[in-house]
Amino acid sequence: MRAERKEREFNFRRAAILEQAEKIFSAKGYYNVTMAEIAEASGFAIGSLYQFFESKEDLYSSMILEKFDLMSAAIRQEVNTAKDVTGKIEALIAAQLQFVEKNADFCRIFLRGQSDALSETMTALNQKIIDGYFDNVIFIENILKAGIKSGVLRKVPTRDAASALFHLTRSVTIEWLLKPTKESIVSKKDFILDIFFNGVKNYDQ
Amino acid sequence: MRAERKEREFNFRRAAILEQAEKIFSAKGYYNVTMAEIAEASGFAIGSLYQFFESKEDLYSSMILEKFDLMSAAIRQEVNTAKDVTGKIEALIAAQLQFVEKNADFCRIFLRGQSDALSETMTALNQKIIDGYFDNVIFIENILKAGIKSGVLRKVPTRDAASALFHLTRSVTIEWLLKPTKESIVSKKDFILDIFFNGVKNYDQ
DNA sequence: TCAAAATCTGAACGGTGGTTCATAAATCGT
DNA sequence: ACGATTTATGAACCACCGTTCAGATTTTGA
Repeated sequence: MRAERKEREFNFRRAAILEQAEKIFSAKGYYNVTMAEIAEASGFAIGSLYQFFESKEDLYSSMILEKFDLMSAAIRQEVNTAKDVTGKIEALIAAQLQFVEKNADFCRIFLRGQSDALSETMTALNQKIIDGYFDNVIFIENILKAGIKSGVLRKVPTRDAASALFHLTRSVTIEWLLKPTKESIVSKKDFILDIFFNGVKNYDQ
Repeated sequence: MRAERKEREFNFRRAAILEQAEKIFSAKGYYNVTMAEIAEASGFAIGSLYQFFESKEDLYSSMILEKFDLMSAAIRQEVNTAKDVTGKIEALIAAQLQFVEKNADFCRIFLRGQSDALSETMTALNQKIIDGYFDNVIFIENILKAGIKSGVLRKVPTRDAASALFHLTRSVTIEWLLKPTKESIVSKKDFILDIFFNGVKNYDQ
């Protein structure tokens, strides 16, 4: 067997483990999941998991970081294809919501991970999650800066506003994850845009 | 010794334990804290903790739920003293930010708890946290409904907008907890109000 | 086809930490 | 002041789980 095929096989099995692990971690949280569970769900013996991952923590970290990279890449690509600022913001929100819809389990884990990073000891994973969070906020901030420069947006504090937009989308996500409805979360895009651009005050009186 | 004084003493010690526990849970997260640590920090022996709480989980739940009630009460009282809708919203945000400033440790724990409730098995605590979350959003929603009725606010979906306002404040809180600055978080009130009422679009062009 | 190499297996190990309980100290009523 | 009752103590218990590793199984290359 050629080394190449062997590696493909290895990655295939590794991915299968991560896929099952994602479901289980999503449902029960890191500390309530045992290696035995992951092993059973993915059809391996406990010992075999250690062929693919150094430890439980490594398995968990790998799962999060690899998918986080996919998420970031997917979102940034969508944003970069849009031309103007408004289009970029629309693309950003749409891409985020689409990712949530397709990766609800991961998003549950990831939202938890971000909160964990607030209080837990700074592990390498927590540090990366925090870094990723700041990266995303800065990415949004740069879009807003361009919008202010071009006059589409008024002069608001960009850092705070970027964080606000980030969490506005997050609020819709959390509501949806708490009670998943049949209707697509993507349909909330217009609401987010409306609130973010226009606010709630009535100027028509 | 009269039973009354005995009870006062009991509650005093119990509160001292909770106070220490809050600090420790805030810094390390539920699963990384041992009963031995809490015992040492609060000056009791391990066994004594079980005089006051049935279990580690009970200690943790009590700490969260009791302070959550304090928080809700403090905020609602502030809001209720305000007269008009704008005043109520201002009071709401101000009260929330003030509470965060004075209870940073608790807020770290509580934010985590909300995220935990997203994925972890539905314990009684998680259920109450979710219920509390919905209560708060509905409380805000009712303010917004009154605002729309009176014409101060335009017709936006109240449930979504309430959630948005809730998370907007939350976003400021998270940013502040991640890198606590010397300046008071309360100073962010105006930013929140500005974004929520007016949005970011530039109409002056 | 066969032996060497790679991979898989799961019982056993060891550390951890929540909880218990026999004993000690403190407090109480008289 | 003193026995009774309540409260505090922390070593020991025990269940749990991440990890290991010696042996079984499968795969590999010839």
